Amino acid sequence: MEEKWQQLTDRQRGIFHYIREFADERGYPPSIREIGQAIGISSTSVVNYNLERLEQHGLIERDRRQSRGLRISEDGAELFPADLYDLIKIPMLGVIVAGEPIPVPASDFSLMGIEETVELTREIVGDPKDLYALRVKGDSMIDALINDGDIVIMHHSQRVENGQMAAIWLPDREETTLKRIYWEGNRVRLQPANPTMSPIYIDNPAQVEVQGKVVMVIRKVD
Amino acid sequence: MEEKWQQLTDRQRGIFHYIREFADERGYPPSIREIGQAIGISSTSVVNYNLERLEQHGLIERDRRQSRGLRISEDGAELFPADLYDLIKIPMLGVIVAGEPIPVPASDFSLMGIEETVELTREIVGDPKDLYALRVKGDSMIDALINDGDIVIMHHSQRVENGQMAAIWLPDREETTLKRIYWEGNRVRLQPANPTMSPIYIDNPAQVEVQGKVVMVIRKVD
DNA sequence: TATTATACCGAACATTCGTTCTGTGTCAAG
DNA sequence: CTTGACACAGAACGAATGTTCGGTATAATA
Repeated sequence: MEEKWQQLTDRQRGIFHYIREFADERGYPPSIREIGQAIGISSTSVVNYNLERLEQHGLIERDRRQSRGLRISEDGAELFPADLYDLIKIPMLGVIVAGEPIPVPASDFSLMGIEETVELTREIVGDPKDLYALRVKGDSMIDALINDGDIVIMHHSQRVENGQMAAIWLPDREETTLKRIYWEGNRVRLQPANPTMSPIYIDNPAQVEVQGKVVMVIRKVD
Repeated sequence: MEEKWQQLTDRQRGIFHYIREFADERGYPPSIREIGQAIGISSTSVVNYNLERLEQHGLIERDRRQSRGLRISEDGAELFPADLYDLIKIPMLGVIVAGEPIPVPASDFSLMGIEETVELTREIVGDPKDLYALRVKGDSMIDALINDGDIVIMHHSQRVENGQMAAIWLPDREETTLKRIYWEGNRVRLQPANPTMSPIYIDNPAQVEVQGKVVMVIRKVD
């Protein structure tokens, strides 16, 4: 999808963005002349020409001979989903098991090639940047109040502030845990979310690998 | 909001629905003549007249002198949110505490007068009918893997199938719990979600009041 | 060099579209 | 009975809109 975007001229990109913003604000698409005036094109035929290009690339769809017979296609909408809707697609990158390291998200994070996603609203997710989802497998994280089958929304960040819940890989134990982490001088305290359980103390901070921050836990019952 | 809907004529309701469906399908609003043809009105002025009524009631907004200068207003969109978007508004009806009964959802369930809502996608919520949300207060439900501050999505249903997780009010203990419920002959087994914990047995089924079915648990961390 | 594809301009044209105006019929209030 | 508000019909008008056509400039290609 992104290759298509690269092939466009600046004008075509501008027109595409203008259509999106116009339709978002006003509830209906712009006319050819409105596009021309906004982009700075005097001739309606040139706008029409570029709209045909956008249509050929599959970014928009047109109903000819209908005024404002224009819409952003599904492909076009997915190019910048956060702008248009309040819906965030979070890629489901795999499962999280106690005995295995957490799959590291790809750096470019382009949603390409990922079949499964979790859609949440921006309202409850907040900033959607660098988020990914993992499905919990096994009962080993009950001390974090997380059960088999739960979905954990993670934020891919190396630094975790004191007291935040993080996914932690302990190399010497070969174990992944979800715990609140506290840096206490030269030792690390890993506090279970369950207040009735006791913390773990790691004396060598090098033995703690933070894999990401836990942002949300979702459990579907039945 | 609903009163306004009652005040409309059948034609105006039909026009409103037609605009919604047309815009949803085609990506742009219908023209006056298209509306007329669909509803069965020969005169454009009559369509225009009814559009003015819809505008006066705040269900649509218009940009005069612009072709297809029409949009469903926010009020209008909220009248049938499930049709248009994949977004479900779930009313937050209150808090759930161990020592108090669960607030009973209003029977008409019209979202009116409820300030706070949780918005989720239909994808993860499924059928949005009779759903409501409660905020968990206190640590008393840790045995259900539910923590202070979690949000529980409930389904308002009297009957709960065997093995489903439900919110249960125990009159003799004056206590609310979230447990999987099993009807075993003439006694009831309440099984904590935490598999390491033991079930509770209630010998008198009349001592069990099912308040609703737990559909989902959401935990926002930090 | 000639050719082709791409991107663009300006103007003319036909259609679509919203508006306006003159009426008609109904029904409840005065 | 008259009046006025409401819902509607048909026709005409002008503005908004999409389409088409002839023409220009540039760059890559044969």
